[in-house]
Amino acid sequence: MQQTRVNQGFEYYVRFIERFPNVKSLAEADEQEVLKYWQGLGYYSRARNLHKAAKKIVSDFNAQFPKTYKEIISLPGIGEYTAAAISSFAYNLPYAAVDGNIYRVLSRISANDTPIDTTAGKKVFTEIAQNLLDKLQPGLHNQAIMEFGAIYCTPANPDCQNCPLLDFCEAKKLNLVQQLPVKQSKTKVTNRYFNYFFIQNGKSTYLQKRTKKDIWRNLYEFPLIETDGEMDFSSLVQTPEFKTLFENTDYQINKISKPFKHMLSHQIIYAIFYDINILGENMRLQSFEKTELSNLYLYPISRLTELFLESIEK
DNA sequence: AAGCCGGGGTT
DNA sequence: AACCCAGGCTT
Repeated sequence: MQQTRVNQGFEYYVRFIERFPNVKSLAEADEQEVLKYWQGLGYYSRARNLHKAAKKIVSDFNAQFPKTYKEIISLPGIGEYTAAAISSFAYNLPYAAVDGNIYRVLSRISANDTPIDTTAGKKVFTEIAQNLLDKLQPGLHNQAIMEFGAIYCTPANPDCQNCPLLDFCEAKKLNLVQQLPVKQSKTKVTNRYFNYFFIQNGKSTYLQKRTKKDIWRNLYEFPLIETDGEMDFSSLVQTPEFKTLFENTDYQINKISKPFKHMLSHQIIYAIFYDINILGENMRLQSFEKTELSNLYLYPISRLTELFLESIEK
C-alpha cells in the first residue's frame, strides 16, 4: 500500500492476487500486464518492483518467500517499514514497523518535535518504536499501534477524549497535540503542458511507451508534444515537433478535447487531446506502436489518458 | 540530505 | 487549497 489508503487499494489487491495467485505466476508475467493490473493506483514503481521481487524470489530463493529481515529487505521495493511489517506479521520477528501512523503517535506521546520526514526523525522514532516493541508479539503490537493511530490519534481531529493512552501522552499534557508531528519539507509543484494526439488511421491509432525517468514510467500514451506553456493549435503546428510528426501526411482535425487539469502531488499537468484523422503514414509515425483501437485496453495508461478515453466513449 | 514518484479522500 | 495515506528509490 505504500503511501496509499488501504480502501483505495483493496479492490486492486483482490484482482491482482486472482490473476497472480502465487509468486511464479507473477514472475512469469510480462511487466506490461502487471502494470495493467496496477493502472490507476499511482506510484507505478511499486508494480515494477513487485514484479522484480517475484523474479528474484523465484531465481534466488527457490520460489520461497525469504524468512529473515536481511533477505526480505534485499527485495526491490521493500524498505525498512515493509521489511519490518512482513518480518513481524508473518514470522513474529522483533522488528518495529514505523509507518505514517506510528510517526504521528510516537511524536505526540513523547512530545518530540523532530521532523518526521528527515533522516534524524527516521532514526529517532524508529529507535523509540524499537524500544517500545513487545518482543513476544511484535506483529500484534505493530498493527495495534497503527490501528490506534488510524482510529484515535488521527492527523486532524484526534479523539483525545476517548484515548486509552491519554495519561501517557506528553503532547496532551503540554497542549501540543495539534502541532505534532512536525514536517519539514513541502513539495513544490511544477506546471507542465501536454499536447496529445489521438491519431486515427482507419481502425488504428498510435502509442508510445514512457521510458524516461519521469512520471508514468513504462506506461503508454498517445504521441505527445510537451510545451513550456499553454499553446493553441495555430502555434503548435509551427513547432518543429509538430512538423516532423505530420510531415508529408494528410491530416484532418476531427475534434479538440476540453482542457484537462490533472493534479499530481508534485505536478499540475495541463493537457489537450487533438483527435486527428490521417491518411497514410510517414517515418515519424512509424516509430510509434501502431495498434487497433479495439486493443487499446491491453496497454497500461495513466489516469489522465484513461479519463480522456472515457470522455470520448459516449 | 533532498527530490521524485500518483491518485484520491478529508479537512 | 493543504494535508495525508500500512514508503522506497535515486540523485
